[in-house]
Amino acid sequence: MTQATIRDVARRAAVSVASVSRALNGAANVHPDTRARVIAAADALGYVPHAGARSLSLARSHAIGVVLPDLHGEFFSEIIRGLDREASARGYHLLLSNIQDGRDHVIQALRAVRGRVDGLVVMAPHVDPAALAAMLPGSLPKVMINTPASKGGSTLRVDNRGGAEAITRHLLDIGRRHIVHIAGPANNSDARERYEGFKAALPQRADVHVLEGDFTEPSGAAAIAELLARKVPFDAVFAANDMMALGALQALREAGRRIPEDVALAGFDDVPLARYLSLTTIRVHMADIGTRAAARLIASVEAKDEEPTDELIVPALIVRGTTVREP
Amino acid sequence: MTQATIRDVARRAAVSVASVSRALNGAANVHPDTRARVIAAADALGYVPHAGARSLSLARSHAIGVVLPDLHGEFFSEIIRGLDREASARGYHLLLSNIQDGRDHVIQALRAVRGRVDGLVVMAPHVDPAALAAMLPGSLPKVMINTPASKGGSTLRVDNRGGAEAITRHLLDIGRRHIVHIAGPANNSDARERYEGFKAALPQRADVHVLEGDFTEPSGAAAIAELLARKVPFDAVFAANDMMALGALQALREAGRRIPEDVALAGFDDVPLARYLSLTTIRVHMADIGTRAAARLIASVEAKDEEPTDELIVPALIVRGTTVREP
DNA sequence: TGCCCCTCTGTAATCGGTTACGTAGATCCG
DNA sequence: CGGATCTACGTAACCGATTACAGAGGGGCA
Repeated sequence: MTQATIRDVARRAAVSVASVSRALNGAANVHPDTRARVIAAADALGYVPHAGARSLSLARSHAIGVVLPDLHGEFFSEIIRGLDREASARGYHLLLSNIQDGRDHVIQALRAVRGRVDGLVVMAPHVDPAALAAMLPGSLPKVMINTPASKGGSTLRVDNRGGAEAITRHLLDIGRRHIVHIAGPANNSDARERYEGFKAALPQRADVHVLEGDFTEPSGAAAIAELLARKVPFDAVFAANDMMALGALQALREAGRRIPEDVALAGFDDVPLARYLSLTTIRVHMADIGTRAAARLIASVEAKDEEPTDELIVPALIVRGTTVREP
Repeated sequence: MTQATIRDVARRAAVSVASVSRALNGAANVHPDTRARVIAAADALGYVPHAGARSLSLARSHAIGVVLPDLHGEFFSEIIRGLDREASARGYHLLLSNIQDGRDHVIQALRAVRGRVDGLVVMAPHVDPAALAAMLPGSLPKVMINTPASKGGSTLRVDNRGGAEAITRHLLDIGRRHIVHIAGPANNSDARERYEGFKAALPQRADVHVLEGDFTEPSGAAAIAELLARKVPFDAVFAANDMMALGALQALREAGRRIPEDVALAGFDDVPLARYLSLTTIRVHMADIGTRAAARLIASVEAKDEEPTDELIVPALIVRGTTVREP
């Protein structure tokens, strides 16, 4: 049995489709008896309005598109959680559209959601800003998270630079002088900003070692392996994200280095794992960012005149056992 | 500037909308020159087809609805990750619709997606099976994960009972005799099945203590606090999920119990955290379940004649440091 | 030349809703 | 009692695509 349509309901209630629509959507000009008949007919037929058709004629879908690089890592799950929390509280749904590397996928992802969503949350720190700006639809409200391109959309950015400076200063404060940085991919804007913050916090003539990882745990371990192989002396490691820090942590322990006595270790993000493993880090609180992004987006969807806003989120330094021996 | 429609493209290319549609969708009967003109016009106008309108006339949305209890915990993130991976590989999108407790929310969530998705993945271990069956749309293909109600849909179930038996036997094998179970909520079917497996593995006259938690970390800690307060003697704890096990782990350590010497501890799920904290558990591999669910659903969306299938996934026992001292 | 067939294109119906507009009937008022 | 006003409802256009059907034009063949 196929789903009943509004016309089926109209026929059964012996009224026009207009009256059904009015009755079911609570319009004022409907006689109580008519409304009752319509509701009875709808119930009897198990009528559920076709959301797709509805959004076509209303030009509103009550859905927001979420375009993320991929869904790996706790990082993105947290954003989605935050987005979903706010969206569903406000009666919106989330349409996920993840993108692999490569510009084509971004285009595909963006094309696929047109006419299905009322707005877009985009996070693509690894995509060239100019290219991204060119392919974003101009007509939809959007919120960009940690993504340089703005062009008429609101932005939400984490102060990566400031966070990296803070954590680097912390390492200096506890007396470390040979600090190694495990950076993220060079084409990732978060990675670049964190690297800049790191450099900015160091004294002029500090001796600096920087290795490039790819934000995954194994690449953190690999970086440590390389340092050890090259016999680079170091007493602190600042990894550009927590997952690489965790990889480094494992590798250091296996190499017999004591944490934090021999080597102090810090990450970035404060993924849920970090607390359990007592990792010093910068708390980014992605769920909160997701919540704010959704709130911001829905606000501009519902009030067309809203000005785009730019919000800079200053993350907090969380000192734990990998830099300071805990009580 | 509002988005161009197919009519705008048709006007600019001086052809009919039918030709535009044919040209852009690669139909056979289009003259090469016409196709070229249409593509040029579409590019010039930045035309992107309206997916909503498209799915209305095609009666296919290339989206699958995901109805989950809520998005808390790593557990659900993992499922979504798996779903998304498979779905996007096959050209589908995910529409998230999370549900709070209460039947009304389930109804709302299900109504909201009608006409927007080609199929449904439902996971609602806490909803009364009969009620759920009654409100599920009969017309859509669906896959239920760990959810009793079937009624024409495929199911994917984790062998909770078998897993719980295996882990309980493991605790017995390492010589523990005073095993405490921290159960999940009684209205949750996963929780009930795990509890049954636990009971089934125990010898007839074992002395059993069972406390009820709510699958959250604090409730695991609270359970331990209660046991200690009541001075119940125990040498092993089996928590119905990993998060409660982690809460228990913290509480036990704070109480000065050595793990695993004084108390062996086991969880269920193998969330990513478990490996880091060396928690013995049952690997459920939710991402894999998500992948299979999506694959199964898409198969039945694309071939209407598919028979529903029922798959039972047997999870593996993962022995780690909280039950057996590691090398 | 006449007829058929094939290729290409356009017209208009359709998907399932919403809603502007028009109208029938009741009520009110001078 | 006639006209204005209001309430309740139906007709049909519309949202933006797809596609069945029909028709125009050209080529091949008897």
